[in-house]
Amino acid sequence: MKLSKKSDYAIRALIYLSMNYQKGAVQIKEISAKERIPQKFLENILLTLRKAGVLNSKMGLRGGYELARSPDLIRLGDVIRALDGTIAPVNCVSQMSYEPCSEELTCVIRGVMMDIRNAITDVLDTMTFADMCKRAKDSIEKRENSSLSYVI
Amino acid sequence: MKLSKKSDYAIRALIYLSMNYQKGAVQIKEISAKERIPQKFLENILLTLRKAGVLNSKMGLRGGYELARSPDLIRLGDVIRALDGTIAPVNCVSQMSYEPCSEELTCVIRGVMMDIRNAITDVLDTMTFADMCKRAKDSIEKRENSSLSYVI
DNA sequence: CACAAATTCTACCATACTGATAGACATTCA
DNA sequence: TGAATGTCTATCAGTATGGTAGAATTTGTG
Repeated sequence: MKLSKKSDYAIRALIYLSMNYQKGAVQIKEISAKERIPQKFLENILLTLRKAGVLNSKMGLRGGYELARSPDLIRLGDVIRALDGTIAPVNCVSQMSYEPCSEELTCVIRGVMMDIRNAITDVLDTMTFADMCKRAKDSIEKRENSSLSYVI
Repeated sequence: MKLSKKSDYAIRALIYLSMNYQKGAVQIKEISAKERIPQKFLENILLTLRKAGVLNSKMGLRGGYELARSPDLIRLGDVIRALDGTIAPVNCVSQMSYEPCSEELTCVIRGVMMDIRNAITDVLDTMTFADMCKRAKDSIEKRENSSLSYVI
């Protein structure tokens, strides 16, 4: 039940890209440096997000990545599903990779896990990157005199 | 974000033991056979649960396992924590294995993950094995004429 | 055209975790 | 004493995680 590094990095990268929405393509190198994410690893992550339709990319000189749509239309759940796969704790309650359990009629565990899945997806599919950006900005404003550099 | 086989088996075993609460020690062999759980694997699981204080054991002839306390005092969360470790999606929101994240002041992800942890533990720490037993019995009563044998 | 800058793709690697098995050891009771 | 039971340690195959390397492809610009 742990958020993978992949998802963690993806979220940070997407917050960064949300902050730079509609300012043109941003290069992997820049995100990697600013967010301190291993560059080659980040490459894989952004590629996955592009294939999931969350990002658009431009190859070649002056290429880079940008959000495929406005930050308020990208849900946290979209990202975690793309990178970590299904969210549900057991497959028999998964919307993404559903498969009936062998004792479906009497599976008590199923019922509880359904509750948990709903609780998790409730949070993940309500929270957008616009929300997360706002949270980030708020938390920066709160500490005017801090010496820390800008970090998500 | 997937329930491990360990926890899955543990839950089934504990429901079985809850059904037999105060009827004396039940042997691994019996649970393993009735719930179709690999015996040697189940041994490890029950041992862990005993060390976590959920079960009592008796060695030797006529030995076995039984609940350390009444089923309504054993929460689902106790079990999953014992077997899968911490429940929180990131350590900086974990009660069990808390460690501050390097950018704590401004960590936006932290806030969201805290919401998720609370949502999960809400379900897990409310649900007891007495509840789960009741659910199981209800679901059995519903299908009077089914040919399926008793299975959790 | 040629080159540099960027993404894309394929492959690889070390480590840890998962699910499971094996066998020796300790304890209890008849 | 010996059979039945839990306890402990070790091992193992398979898979996931986190990360790296390098060649191939695309694109803008001089």
